Amino acid sequence: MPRPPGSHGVETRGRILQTALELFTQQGYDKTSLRDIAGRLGITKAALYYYFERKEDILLELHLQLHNAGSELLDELESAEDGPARVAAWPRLVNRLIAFMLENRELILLHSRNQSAFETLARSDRNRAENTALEERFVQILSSPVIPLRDRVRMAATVGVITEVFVESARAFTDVAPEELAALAHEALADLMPAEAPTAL
Amino acid sequence: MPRPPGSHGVETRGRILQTALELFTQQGYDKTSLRDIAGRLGITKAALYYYFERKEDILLELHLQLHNAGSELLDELESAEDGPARVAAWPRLVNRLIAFMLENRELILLHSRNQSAFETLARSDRNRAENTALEERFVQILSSPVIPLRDRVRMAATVGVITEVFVESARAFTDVAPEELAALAHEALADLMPAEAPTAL
DNA sequence: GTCTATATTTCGATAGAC
DNA sequence: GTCTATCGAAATATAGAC
Repeated sequence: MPRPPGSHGVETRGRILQTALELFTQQGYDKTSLRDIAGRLGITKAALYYYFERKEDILLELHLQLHNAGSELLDELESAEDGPARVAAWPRLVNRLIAFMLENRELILLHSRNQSAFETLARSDRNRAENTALEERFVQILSSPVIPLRDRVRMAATVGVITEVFVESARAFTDVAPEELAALAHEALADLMPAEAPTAL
Repeated sequence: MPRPPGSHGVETRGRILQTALELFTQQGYDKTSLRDIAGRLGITKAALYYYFERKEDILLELHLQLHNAGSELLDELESAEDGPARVAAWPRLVNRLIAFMLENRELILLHSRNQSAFETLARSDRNRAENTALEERFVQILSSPVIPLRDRVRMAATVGVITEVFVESARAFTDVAPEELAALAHEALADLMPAEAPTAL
C-alpha cells in the first residue's frame, strides 16, 4: 500500500520523541548521544537531522509538551483571585493536580531528572516570552503577600504530598489500584487543607 | 610562615569540592568543565588531576557526603521495627527529617538537579555494596507489607511536605524566619500524621 | 603542587550521494 | 528520507618540565 508523501515522517518523528523520552529519562540528556537514539530506532544519526535541526530541539519539543499541560494547570491555580479566595479554591484543585501528575508522569520524571539540562534550554532561548518557567509561576503563587504564611505553607505541602506519592515514590505503590491510592491521598490532603476554613478553636 | 608539607593540598582540595558543588548545582554536572572549576579557583585544569583522578571522582566525593548523612537518617527511620511500631515512631522523626533537609540543602539540590549524573555514577561502580541507593531504601520502607497502605501513604506524604517546603519551594519562604517556617510545617505535619494513633470514630 | 603542552575520544553537526 | 563520510569543537585525561 503506497504511503502518502510525508506521512511516514510523521510516524518516525513520533518514534524519535518517544525513544528520546525514554533514553533521556533513563540515562540523562547529556549521556544520551544521537547515535543512541538512532541506533535504537534502526536508523542512523544523520537521519535524525531530517526531523530536528539540533539535539536540543528534541528536548525542547518534550519540554513544550510538559509546558503546555503545566500552563493549563497553573492557569487554574491562578484562576481564583490572589488572596483568601485562592486559598479557599485550592482544595478543589487537588483532583486536577493529581490528574496532572498521573497524565504527565513520564514527562515530569524526565524534567525532574534533567533539571539542569532544561535550565540550559531556557537560557539559550529562541524560545522566549512563553518560556516563563512553570516553577517560577508556582513560587510566585506561594510568595503572595496577601495570603497568610500558614496557608502558603499548606499550599506548598499539598503539592509536595502529591508529587511524592504519585511521582517520586510512586514505585512503592505500583501494586495499588490507582483509585485506592488517589482516595487515600485525598483523605490525607483533606486533613492537610480542609475544604472549609478551619474555625478558630 | 612555612607550611607543613601536604597541608596546603588539603585546603585546595576542599576549595575544589566547594566550587564544584556550586557550579554543578548552578550549571549542571555535564555542563561544568574542569576548566570552569579550575578557572574560578585561579589554577589550571591540570592541577585538579593532582587531587582527583577523574572528574567523576569529584562528584563521587560529594555524593558520599550526602550518602553518609542520608544513611544515618535512614538508620533512624528503620530503627523501629517494621510494622505499626515504625508508624508510631514516624512523627517523632519529623524533626530529624527537617534538620536533615536544612543541613544538607545544598547537597540535596545538587542531587535533585543532577539525578541522571548520579545514577551514571552508581552504575559505573568501583563504589559497590555501600552504594545501595538511599532512595531505594526509602522505597523499601514505603513498600512494607506489614504496614497498612493508609499509613504508608501518610509516611510518604510527610517526606513530600518537608521536601517541598524546605527544598523545592524554599525560595518562596526565604524571607521567613526558619523557626517560624519549621513551626508551621510541624503543625501541618501533625495534621497529616498525628502523634497518637487516631481513634476510630 | 602547579604549569604548559598535547594526546585521545566523543559527539554534535554538515555535505552530498542515492 | 536515509545513508556514508567527514569536519570541527569541546572536553577529559596524560606527559613531563619546573
